[in-house]
Amino acid sequence: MGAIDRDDDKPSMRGRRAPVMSDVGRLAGVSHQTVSRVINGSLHVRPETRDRVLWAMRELNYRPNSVARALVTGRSKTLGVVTFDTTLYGPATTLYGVERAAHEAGYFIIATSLKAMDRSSVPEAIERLRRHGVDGILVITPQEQSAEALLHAPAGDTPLVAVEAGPTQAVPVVAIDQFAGAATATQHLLDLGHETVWHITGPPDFLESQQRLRGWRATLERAGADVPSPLVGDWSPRVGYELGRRLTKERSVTAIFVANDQMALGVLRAMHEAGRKVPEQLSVVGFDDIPEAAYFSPPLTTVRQDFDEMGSRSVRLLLQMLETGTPVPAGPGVEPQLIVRSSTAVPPG
Amino acid sequence: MGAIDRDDDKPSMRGRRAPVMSDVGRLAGVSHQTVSRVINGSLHVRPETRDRVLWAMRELNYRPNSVARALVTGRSKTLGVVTFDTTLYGPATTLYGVERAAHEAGYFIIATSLKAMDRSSVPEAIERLRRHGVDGILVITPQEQSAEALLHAPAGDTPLVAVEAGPTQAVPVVAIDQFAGAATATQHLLDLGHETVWHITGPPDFLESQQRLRGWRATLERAGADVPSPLVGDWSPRVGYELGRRLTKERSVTAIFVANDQMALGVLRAMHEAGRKVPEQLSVVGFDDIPEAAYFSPPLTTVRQDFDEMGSRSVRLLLQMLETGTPVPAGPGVEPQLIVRSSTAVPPG
DNA sequence: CGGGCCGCCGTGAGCGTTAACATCTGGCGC
DNA sequence: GCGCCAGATGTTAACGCTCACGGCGGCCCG
Repeated sequence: MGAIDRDDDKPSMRGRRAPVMSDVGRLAGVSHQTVSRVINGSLHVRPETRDRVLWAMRELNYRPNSVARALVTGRSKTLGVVTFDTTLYGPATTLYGVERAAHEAGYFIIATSLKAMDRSSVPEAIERLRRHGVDGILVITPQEQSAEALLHAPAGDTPLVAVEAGPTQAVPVVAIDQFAGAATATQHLLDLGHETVWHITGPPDFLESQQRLRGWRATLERAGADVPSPLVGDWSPRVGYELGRRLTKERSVTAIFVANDQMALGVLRAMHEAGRKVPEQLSVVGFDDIPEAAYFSPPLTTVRQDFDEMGSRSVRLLLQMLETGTPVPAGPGVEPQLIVRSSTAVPPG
Repeated sequence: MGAIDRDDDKPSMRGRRAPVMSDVGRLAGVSHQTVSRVINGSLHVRPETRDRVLWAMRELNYRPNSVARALVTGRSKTLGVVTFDTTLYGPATTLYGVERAAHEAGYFIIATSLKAMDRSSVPEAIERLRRHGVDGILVITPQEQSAEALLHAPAGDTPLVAVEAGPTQAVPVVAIDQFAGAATATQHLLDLGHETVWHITGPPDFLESQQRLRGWRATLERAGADVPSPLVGDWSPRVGYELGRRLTKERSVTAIFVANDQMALGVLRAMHEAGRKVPEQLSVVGFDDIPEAAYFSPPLTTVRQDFDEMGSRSVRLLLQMLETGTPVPAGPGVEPQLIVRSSTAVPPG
């Protein structure tokens, strides 16, 4: 205890080298194999032997070496995740959900984020992960080109599932039904009595942007409403603000469906500055339901995505593929949910 | 090529089993050790031999097994990170910075997030990580008890650095100077002419909360200003809103320093509802500078934290400890920066 | 009372790599 | 022309674990 060196309260571990199974076995008076058995919970070991082994493990402060185990079993109990920018709300929350689900199942998560979103970086990341010995790979690929890149990825024998989007026919994909979300949002505005709904999109190369755009357009067309030309954004509040200012000049716009909450915030700001009252003169609905959305001025009507559910679903799917050894068909998309707050109302006049 | 089985365009790899070093060696007409040498860039191998080996590797689609390598070398090129909620802006951004820095240095990141913040979960996570064979551990511990838990953690021989806060004397800590940030924010308000400034804190058990509180209080005292009793929050916009409503009734308050931007958003909302104009009647400053802050109504004056810098600094420190094998003293804290926008102004009257 | 089975445990091999050493060339100096 | 050094390669032994055995008791059953 009162020694200078910090860790070793057990005098028995002065000999620097970390104890291994045979050390434990020797102390317990059994073979290394029996130690392995108690660690892996084999039933064929006498309780009193087990106790002696357990005692020896504590005594020596033994830690199983999972690298050695991984070498012989061929599985590392590690899942690789490749993501884009984990600073964004969506990816961050998804990653969190993935981590929790994996942890639940006794797996670790190796996260790699891509700096560039070019064609080669996704296969590159996958390759790196495979080399490192992960048991399966999750790819969170909102972008079109990176989703396509999955097709040219070194598939090999490592199971892989795409998380937010991807080429459905080639790899299993679990995703949120963006089309439905956009349709719901648009329909909500239409139901309130708006003649039509304008749209600010996300970056064109994001699959989510494309699907939300389609959902919006389809809903308008079905209702026989005009389809104004969409303004293309980039997820950032800055551009939302700029595009919002642009729309400020169009006196005819009474409703805007914005592809995410952050841009919606920018729009709100622009309207506020221009003296256009939301929702009295103009309705706005966002997408994502970030935690801040309820406290915008006014509180934002938006479409909530259950990233958590998506994360855990994709882990479950991957684990299933791991166990069965075969590609498993992905289930249906996760349904988004419209959250009505105070940024939408009946049109003026 | 036109075969049914998906991956093997090379006929030479029909025999299912993944190729190993000796397979490559055999094909190249050398020993497995020579293959190892070209992989590890040894200089003592003839260029033409190297080329033959490289060719054989490509031919067989050979992938080095880093698990086996880790077993023999004792290093896995993997760093463990334990974090709290990676959904929050700060931790998420820090994690991102850590990941980038690690990647840069050729390391992988295993992320584990804690569900509960009790005393045992941090040591538990550290233990899990060690067992898994990580080379070093980064602990992002904003909470007091988890920072304390570091002291009782199974230190062992795995290098460890605490990231946002922690017991400085026991483990190296790299952190942002919260005290200075709070002081700057408070002083800014004082300089504008406010008699005093109120404070909404973060959760009391967060070290950041405590340090920001101290920075605020010290600045007020140095200036000889009254020190109103602080309102305790929890980082969420919801509680910021509630606390903001409370302050609405105190007609004397002209300036509030809020411990983070999300709560500041809630405060802004409360003020807006109560008809109190920001910044004309009341100034607000936040902390963090989240991307949305510039688009609040009004755009928020806040204190920017360079999470990225902190992340990469801590990785550098950890790597240094790894190489030298000794604890390295941490450098000075990262300086936060005041970003003045439109939520602060001279007091009314 | 003997044979077989089962519960408990030990032995040996092998996972794919690197490290340490042994071996074999060829070129150079005397 | 011999020996020697150094550069290029091969051989062997770990690393710490699990897997597939095989052995050895004791119990039950015929």
